[in-house]
Amino acid sequence: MRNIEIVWALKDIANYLEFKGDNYYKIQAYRKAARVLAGSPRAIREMYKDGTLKDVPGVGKNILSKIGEMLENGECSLLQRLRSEIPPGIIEIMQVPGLGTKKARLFYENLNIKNLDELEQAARKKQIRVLPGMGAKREQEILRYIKMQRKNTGIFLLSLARELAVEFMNFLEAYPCVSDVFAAGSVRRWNPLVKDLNLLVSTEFPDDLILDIEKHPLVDEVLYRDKHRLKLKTIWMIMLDIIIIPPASFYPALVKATGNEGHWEALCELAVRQGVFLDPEGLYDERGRLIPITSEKEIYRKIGIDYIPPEMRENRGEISLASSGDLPVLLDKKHIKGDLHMHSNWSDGKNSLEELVAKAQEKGYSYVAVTDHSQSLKIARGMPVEKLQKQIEYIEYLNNKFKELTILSGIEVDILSDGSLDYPDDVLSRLDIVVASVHTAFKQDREKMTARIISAIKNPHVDIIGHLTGRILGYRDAYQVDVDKVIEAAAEYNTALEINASPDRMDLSEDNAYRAVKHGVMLSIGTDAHDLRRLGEIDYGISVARRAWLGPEHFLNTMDASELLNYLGRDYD
DNA sequence: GCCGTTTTCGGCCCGACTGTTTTCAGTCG
Repeated sequence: MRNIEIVWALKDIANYLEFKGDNYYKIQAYRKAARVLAGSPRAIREMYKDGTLKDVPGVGKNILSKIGEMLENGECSLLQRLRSEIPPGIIEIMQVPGLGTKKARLFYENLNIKNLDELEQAARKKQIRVLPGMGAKREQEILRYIKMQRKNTGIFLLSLARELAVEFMNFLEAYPCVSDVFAAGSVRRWNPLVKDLNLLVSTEFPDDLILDIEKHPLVDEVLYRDKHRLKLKTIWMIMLDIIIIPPASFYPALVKATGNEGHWEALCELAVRQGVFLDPEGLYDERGRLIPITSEKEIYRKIGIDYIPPEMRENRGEISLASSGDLPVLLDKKHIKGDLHMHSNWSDGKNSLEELVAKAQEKGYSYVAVTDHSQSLKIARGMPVEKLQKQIEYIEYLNNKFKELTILSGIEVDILSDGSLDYPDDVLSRLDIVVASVHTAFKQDREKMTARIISAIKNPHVDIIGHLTGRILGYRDAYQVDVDKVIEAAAEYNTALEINASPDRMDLSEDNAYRAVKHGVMLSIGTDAHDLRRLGEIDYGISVARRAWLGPEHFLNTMDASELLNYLGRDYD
């Protein structure tokens, strides 16, 4: 079993126990273990084997033995029992925003509602509003959410698809007969949400390989099979399409499978104008002879244009730019000098400042901004002023100790519902960098929310607005906010907007990021990481920038520490 | 169920907001 499956199982146990009305702290213990393990950079299986799993905070004797059971038998008897006692659809009902255990039980006991379908029917028949504590408004909210869920059926977060891709790529690359494997399609273009995963495998010997792939433990069902293609349903519910390509036609096939349809068609037309012919099997000269191709770059060059990075292959004008040699230089990992949004165990993060710094150094950063939560966000252990002051002093101490990397004293300060900030100005002025974000009162109307955020933008101590729209992909829509007005204000007051790199946020969206830059707004990328593993999610933030055609000049993170502090109006010593 | 300037069981947990009420339970970040 992989980390993610163990984490899912622990969360499931917590959900079922919650529905049963079990002890609150027991439930929290399962949730905490799941959260900690989700952030683990190491394989749980390995830690179990070498005996270090018991040292993970939140993993005690009991949970350790449950995990052991899962690793050894592939399942956990407690979870199996819970699943047999409680209809699994109940858990989905508990996930509906505004509903929880109590409401799910209310529906189950009064109307025998066991899943979202039954809940939807009851809501349509106006049977929900008459239950105690419920009303017409709640009923509408339920229907709205179920509609959104239906729209998102079969759509997955890019991060999950990429994790699946890594599993199968590692598996396939271990075969000596396989010369290349690529994840293509929307996954390679870094679409934030994807429908399926296409893997292209280059090999001359597909037969045994196909039989072996079918036996992979993540495969749930074979939907289609022929000599060159395998369509699979995985146990993660993501559809996996494996296409076997002979090495000679691998790169044309990869180009075809990576770009969207419009991009491919435009390339084919362009090829004809250049006197060559492009199809998925190869590139041919005017006399129909196959031109040997050894890379994607070569294909683009042979049809007379510059190489187009996968993130741009959406047929949004990239081909004409590539024809005239005007493709922008895109932001790249190598440009990123630091991460500007992360949480430590001073608030709700899992790791100490020292651990974060060590990881950041490993990633080659020259600085990081530590931006823990501010005082009013109690659940996230938001820091009272005195604690913040201590953190500032401790960071100063660390900066003196570790000269190789600069730690910026930062904060993710709450924008309170009236637009004021969660610390007074004299406190904010002590910090190197201030990220201001909305974490409460999401349901304010558009006007109020917009004014609220703009008033934060106007505060001279605020450097960056964090996760501007609050969206959680596939779960929560953006709150009502006039993004254009916010962008205007950000430009006027020289406040940067964040691309929050968390794969379930990707907020700013690529469209908003593009618009902001066009209005002269600077951007930052922050992972919002709460543990070491998630520091790696900077890649998702970079992908938003690249899909928005943005280069290093638009980002705070590409400045070095002194340049950045100067830009932010802070002294550097 | 986990944890402990630990050894045995008590503490862990937070307050604003919402939609429902007409004083509050349930949900959420």
